[in-house]
Amino acid sequence: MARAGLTAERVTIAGAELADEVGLDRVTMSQVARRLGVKDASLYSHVRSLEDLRGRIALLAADEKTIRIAEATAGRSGKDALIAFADAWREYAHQHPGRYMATQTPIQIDPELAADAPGPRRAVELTYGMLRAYGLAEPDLTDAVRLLRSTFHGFVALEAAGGFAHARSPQHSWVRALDALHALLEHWPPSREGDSS
Amino acid sequence: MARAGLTAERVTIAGAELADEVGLDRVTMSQVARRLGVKDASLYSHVRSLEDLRGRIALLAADEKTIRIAEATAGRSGKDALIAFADAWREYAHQHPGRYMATQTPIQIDPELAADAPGPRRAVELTYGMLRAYGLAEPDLTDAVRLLRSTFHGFVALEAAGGFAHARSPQHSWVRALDALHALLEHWPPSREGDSS
DNA sequence: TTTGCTTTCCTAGGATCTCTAGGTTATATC
DNA sequence: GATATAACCTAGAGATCCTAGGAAAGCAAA
Repeated sequence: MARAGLTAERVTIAGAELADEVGLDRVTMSQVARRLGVKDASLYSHVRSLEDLRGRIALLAADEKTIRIAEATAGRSGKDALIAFADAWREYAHQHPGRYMATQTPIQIDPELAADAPGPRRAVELTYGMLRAYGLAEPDLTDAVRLLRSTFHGFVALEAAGGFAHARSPQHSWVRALDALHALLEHWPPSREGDSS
Repeated sequence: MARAGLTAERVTIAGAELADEVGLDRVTMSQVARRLGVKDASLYSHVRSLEDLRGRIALLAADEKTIRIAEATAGRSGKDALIAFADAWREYAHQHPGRYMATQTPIQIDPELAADAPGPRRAVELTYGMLRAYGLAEPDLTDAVRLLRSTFHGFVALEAAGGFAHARSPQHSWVRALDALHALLEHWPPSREGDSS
C-alpha cells in the first residue's frame, strides 16, 4: 500500500485548512484523516492528540500572521507602519478564521514545540520595533504594545463573533480606531496622573 | 422516581458552572447531566443540542456581565465610570473564564432566544451612556464604543490565552491602558486627517 | 540478493460522546 | 379519582478519541 507521506506539519496544515473551511470546533481527527486519505489512527504517529493538533494549528497561525505583518511593515515607519501592521493582522484573521480562532485558546501548547516556533515572540518584537518611532520608553513601551495588541485582537475577535451588528461598517470604525491609536501614541499620557477632570 | 426539576435555565447554569471549572470545551451533555443527577437524554427536553447549550451559556454570560457593569457604573461618570466599567468587565472575565469564553464563539445563537436576552444590546447601550460625558457625536461615538469594547475584550482575551508572558504585571498595563483610553476620549482626533508627522 | 531495522500505516476494539425514539411515571388540573 | 401533560427514563445507532499490536514499505549493510 502506497504511503501517504504524512508528517506532523502536513497533518497540521490539513487541520488548519479544515478549520478555515468548517470552523475550528468541527476539526476532528477523523475528518483530518479523511482529508488526507488515511485512517484516523494513523495520525497519532505524528500528533499526540486532538489538543496537540489544535496547539500546532495555533502555532502555525501565529507564525503565518507574524510573517504577513513583517512583510507588510518592512520599510515603513510611524503611522504608515501602524496601519500596515494592523491591516495585515486583520486581513490574516479574515482570511483564516479557523486558524486565527485557534490562537485564542488558553495556552496548552507543548512547551518544547513552542520553543522553536518563532511566531509569538517575534510578533511582540515587531510591535516593539514599530513603536520605537513614537519615542516611548519602558515601561510605557510595554504598556503601549499590550494596548495595541489588545485592540487589534479584540476588534477582529468581536468582528468574527458578530459583535458589530449593523449600522456603521466595521471598516470605517477600524480606520478611525487606527487614527485614534496613532494620536494616542503621539501623546502618550504621563505616568503619574491624579484626578484631572 | 423524584424529579430533578430541570429547566432550560438550570441546565444552562450547570453548564456554565462546569465551563468555569473545567473549561468550555470540556462541557459535554453527559457531564452536565451527571452534575444534575440525571441521564444525558433528559437534557434534550430543555436544550436542543450541545451547540444550543453553548449559545445559552454565552447569553447568560452576556447578561451577567452587563448587570455587573451596570451596577459598577451606576452613579459614576467620566473617568470614574470608564474605570468602573472596564474593571467590572475584566473581573467578570476573570471570575467566569468558561462563561466568558462562550461569548467568543461565532454567532450561532437561536435568534428567538437572543431576542429576549437583554445582555448584549444593553451592554452596548451602557457603553454609549458612559461615553456621553466625553461629548462625542455620531459617528465618532460608535467608533469610540467599538474601540473601547475591542480593547477591553482583547485585553482579557490575551490575558486568558497567556499572551502577556512575563515581566510587567498585566494589572499595571491595564491601569495604564485605561489612562490612555481616557486621554484619547478627551482628545478624540477629528475625522479628516491627512499626514501629520 | 538477502537480511534486518525503522517507520508508516493498518485493523481491531474499548470508552465516551451526541442525539433520537419511544416508554413510564410524577405532578397539576379537573 | 381520572386524565392530560410534562419530566425523566431505557435502548440504541452512529461518531468520536485514542491505544495496542500487526503488516508492510523503505532503507542500510552484508
